[in-house]
Amino acid sequence: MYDSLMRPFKHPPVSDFILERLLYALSDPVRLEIVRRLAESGEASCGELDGGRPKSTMSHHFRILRDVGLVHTQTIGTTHMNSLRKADVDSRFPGLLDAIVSQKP
Amino acid sequence: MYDSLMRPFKHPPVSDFILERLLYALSDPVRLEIVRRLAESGEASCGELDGGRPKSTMSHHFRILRDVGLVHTQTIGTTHMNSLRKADVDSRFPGLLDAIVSQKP
DNA sequence: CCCATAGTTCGAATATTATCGAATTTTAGT
DNA sequence: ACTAAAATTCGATAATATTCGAACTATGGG
Repeated sequence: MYDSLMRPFKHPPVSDFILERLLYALSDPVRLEIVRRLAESGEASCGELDGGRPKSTMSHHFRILRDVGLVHTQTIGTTHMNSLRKADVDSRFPGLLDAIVSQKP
Repeated sequence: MYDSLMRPFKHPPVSDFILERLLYALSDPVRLEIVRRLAESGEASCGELDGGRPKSTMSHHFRILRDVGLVHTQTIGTTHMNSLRKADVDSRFPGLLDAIVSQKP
């Protein structure tokens, strides 16, 4: 009764991570930007990362990032705090995240 | 009059490579498998890499891989020989290809 | 209790993609 | 020339995604 209240989001276990799905999630410019921002800032709410885009659009992208295992979301008050599951991704796919996020535009 | 006959394919210059588009190209299981096979075998014809799939389907996937700059195709006789543009990809996105291709399933 | 805030969910329109058969092209061999 | 081989292009279909407004949910503050 703690989890269901504090974490209404499904976060897949590391063993369920699928490389192709991570790559797909990162192939969208909006989502890649989200991941980049999270990589440098540590964590951020949904609202901090929309670039003027509608909330429903952002919610959609965050869900995809969560579903593939890239992002962890926790509810804090009325805001949803997002962070990169870097250690998890690194353990399953060593070096992948850095190799992608560190690339220059 | 050499290029147009021997290379009917458009291969984008390195400066046109776009990270998101590479990731997208690699997010398809069929295409990722193609790239993996090319990475280890060096080069292969289209026919060698279909897994019983129709040629038109494979042709579609090869075109996407070419369009984003991952694969180079040259005509040799009646066959099209494909190879990874590893050096080109590495020069634009250092470490990216290895970090993806080397991941275990 | 009411209200504002933050974000999700729903629904629908639009767009993109994957797949594959059929027809076409190109090249090589006879 | 004719034919076979290899692969592309075309066309259609089915599946999936993106986007966004509108309605909804949950939380915290006054």
